[in-house]
Amino acid sequence: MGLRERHRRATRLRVQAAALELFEERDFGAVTVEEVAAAAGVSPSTVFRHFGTKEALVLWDELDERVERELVRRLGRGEIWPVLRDAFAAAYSDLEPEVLERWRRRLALIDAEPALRAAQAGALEVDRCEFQGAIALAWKRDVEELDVELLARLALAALIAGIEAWQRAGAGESLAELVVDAFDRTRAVLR
Amino acid sequence: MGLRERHRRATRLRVQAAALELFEERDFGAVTVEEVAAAAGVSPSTVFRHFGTKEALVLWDELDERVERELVRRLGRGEIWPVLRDAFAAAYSDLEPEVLERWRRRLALIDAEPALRAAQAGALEVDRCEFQGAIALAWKRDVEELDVELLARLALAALIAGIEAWQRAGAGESLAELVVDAFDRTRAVLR
DNA sequence: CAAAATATGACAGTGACTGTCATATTGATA
DNA sequence: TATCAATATGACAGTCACTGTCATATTTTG
Repeated sequence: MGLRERHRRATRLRVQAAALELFEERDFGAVTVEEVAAAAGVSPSTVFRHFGTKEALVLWDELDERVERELVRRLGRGEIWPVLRDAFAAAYSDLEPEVLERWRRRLALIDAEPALRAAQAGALEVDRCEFQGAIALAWKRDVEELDVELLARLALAALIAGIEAWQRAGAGESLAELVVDAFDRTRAVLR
Repeated sequence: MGLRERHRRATRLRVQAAALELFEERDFGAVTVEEVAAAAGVSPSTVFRHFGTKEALVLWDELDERVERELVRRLGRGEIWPVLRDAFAAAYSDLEPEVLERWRRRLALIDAEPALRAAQAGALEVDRCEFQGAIALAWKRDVEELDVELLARLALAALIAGIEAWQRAGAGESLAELVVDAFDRTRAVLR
């Protein structure tokens, strides 16, 4: 990783850290991007160049590559639902405490702010399209689009529900385990 | 229905009609709310008073009460998944051709515009909370929050997938039937 | 008919976001 | 090392979605 990319990453983390603190201090809506920029020691332009939207300051996390890596490695190997379950679980395993702590703070902010919940759902919907494409490619059987779409939506629903359960649970619980649990309960709840 | 409410409804429909035409003509992002207001013969203030956001001009439909009515009537009677399935199916049955046609136009716009997809997902996430609350109240068994959340998310996922299947299908297909189909396939796809 | 409630328009303001340009820093190449 | 291309940044102006307020007109109510 070159100096440039390292510097870029550092800036992003610094801006997000400043944003999270301000949003926790006051309300999300009561803080302007300009204030975030000032607190982080950068210009508003830079904030938008890195995050695109104000909401992304909370929603962004750098685990996306991890998830994608686990998915492409496992897709096509075995029964689809357990494969998806284990791919997500693996991606969310062995995270550094610092990362988990930031997750908790971000989730707390999202829970408290309807605008952030909506934005999160919107971002997830965008992700779903690629995800769905990946499933369609990997799933051997000749399946209809409806089935692929359902599977993608169900998996993401289980994932989010698992993450929320982890957020509700105490500090000792394992994120990966609760995600696995949510996937298993998804089957159970439909009996 | 008093004169006032009738007039209000007429205004809403007129504004939405103007908006849909403009958004189809040009791009969603290339049309300003001011233009929509002018085309509908009202002030921008009135547009926002009726729709709240620009996206709601496309997303809004007046079937919400129908869905809610069917849900409260049926919740608690019988096995939960079929009850949800049939409630949605009933709410989307026997719609006037004019309403269905507007649905198709709205769905086409939503499919074409990522911003609208995101907004739709966001609005659905807001609805999900009430929906989840209703399920929690009606579901007799002593269940964990995770199960209730999963059920709400799965049902809405099935619903949306069914609606999208209807959008993909030709003109002859029944919306209610495709929604039922999506609910049934949801069980099947998890094996 | 009087009064309370509400729908509307006009207007000013905020703030998220975009686009462009000049500048500085980094990375690759001669 | 000198140089050039790529990129990160800041400054700035501009657009537009959205909010809040106030005056006015219309509807409902008693």
